[in-house]
Amino acid sequence: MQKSNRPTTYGSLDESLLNGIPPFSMLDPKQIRAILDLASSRRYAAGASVFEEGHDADRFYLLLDGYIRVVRITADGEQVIVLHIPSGQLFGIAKALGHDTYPATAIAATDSITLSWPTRLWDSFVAQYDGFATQSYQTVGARIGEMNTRIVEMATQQVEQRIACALLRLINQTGRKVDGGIEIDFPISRQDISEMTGTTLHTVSRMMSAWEKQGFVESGRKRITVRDPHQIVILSGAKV
Amino acid sequence: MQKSNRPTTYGSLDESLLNGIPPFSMLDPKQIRAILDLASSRRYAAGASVFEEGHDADRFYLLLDGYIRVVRITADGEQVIVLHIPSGQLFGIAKALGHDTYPATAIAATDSITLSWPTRLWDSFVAQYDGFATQSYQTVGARIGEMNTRIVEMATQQVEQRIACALLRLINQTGRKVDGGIEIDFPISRQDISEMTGTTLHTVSRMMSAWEKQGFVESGRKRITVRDPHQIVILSGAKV
DNA sequence: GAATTTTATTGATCTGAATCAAATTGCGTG
DNA sequence: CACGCAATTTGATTCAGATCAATAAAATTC
Repeated sequence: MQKSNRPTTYGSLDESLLNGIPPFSMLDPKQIRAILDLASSRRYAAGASVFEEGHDADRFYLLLDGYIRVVRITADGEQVIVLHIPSGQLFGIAKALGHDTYPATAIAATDSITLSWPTRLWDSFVAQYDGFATQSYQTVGARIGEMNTRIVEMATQQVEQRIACALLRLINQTGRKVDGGIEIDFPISRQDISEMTGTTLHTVSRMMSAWEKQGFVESGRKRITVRDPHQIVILSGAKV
Repeated sequence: MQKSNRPTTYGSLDESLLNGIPPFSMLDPKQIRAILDLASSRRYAAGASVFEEGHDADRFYLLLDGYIRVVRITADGEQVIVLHIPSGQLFGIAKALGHDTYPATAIAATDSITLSWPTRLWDSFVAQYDGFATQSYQTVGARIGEMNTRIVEMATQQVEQRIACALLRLINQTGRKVDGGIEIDFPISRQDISEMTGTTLHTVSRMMSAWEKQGFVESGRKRITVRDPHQIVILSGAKV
């Protein structure tokens, strides 16, 4: 979870890297070794893009450390943040879902480290390694659920509730306990929140200021700490 | 595509039913026979629900004829239409995505006919039948793409554009050529459109009236014909 | 440490679409 | 075929949140 400054690893990768990571959790050390020997490791600085929407989906990725933001850009240049991916998850698995190109752009939200494999290995992983497919598609299922929830929120909720929901999702997925609250574990601006909720940075700023006055959150430049998660749950309009 | 009044089929199902339907298109007649012998067929009247959100995902379905509306209902009773499923597609494949319960409700938009199988057969279909998994996940991929687009639209577009986009999606997926236009092939109300676009039936009605005045669409009770698709594309804000 | 850039705050104004409120039209049914 | 219900239309009013407009504060660069 914490930021790492491990340099790019060349040659042999340590087997413990994949310990307990879902798609690989049921494999024995020899299988893990074989998989690692086929992987490339790479480090991305915050803000760098791992792959871009529309490009050939030639590799699939596992995020070892850091956070990835999945974004789409509209014809008139507006950005929408579709998902945040925490470490330990696969991403860029377009080919597994019948796409030839990546359907969105992946950007490192913090300095991040990935493993990646050529797409053509996907089928052989699925065939050779028990549980790999099941566990991968489980991740896909969870993301579908999340997207679904986003759609429902955007269709039915007010901006205030949507921002509260986005905060809750962030602290659930990427939150880090600090004294007196839960902090979002990567730099996130008002602009980012607005791109997650389909609103403007101005509105997000006003909202956050109001919440800060009431002591629900505390925030600074690209940093947000939720002091009173329960209040945010209430604001999010959770069913009574 | 057209409405059928075939009665519920008991006993042996005709093998031609699965002809050319993607997840089964690569199978030989003997395999099709085996699959059909495990299937149950059932007819649903328009408005009937095939399965409900939250219920045990004990079966998965293939829509043989008709249209299915996939909806989610919020805590305060508001409905959101997530997808429309045309005939020939699998749905309710929650288990394949790691869910134990259906994440949404499926309602027959017209009188519809389904085949279904117990969920436990999913894995054996995947294992036994070549191409079944690939083609099924391709459908999943297409739906993810669609949901993604919905999110981007809701986040960035005005109501007018969203309604135009929804119309275009409907006529692409479920449109039927009639003289002087393309008609949406199942009964769809202003309310339905509003539930697809996150707006109100009033706003949809005003929009449709305006478009009708300009000759872009023609509509009646639960029926919409697009007379000038190109104009709707322009209204949808498609990139220049 | 001065200059520049990026991010955040906050006020004023405007407007798209929701809400409120009827009236109207079409359909199924007893 | 008249009744009642469901779907639609249309007008008037309201308001949440976008847009416009500055300023302020923190980070980065030179």
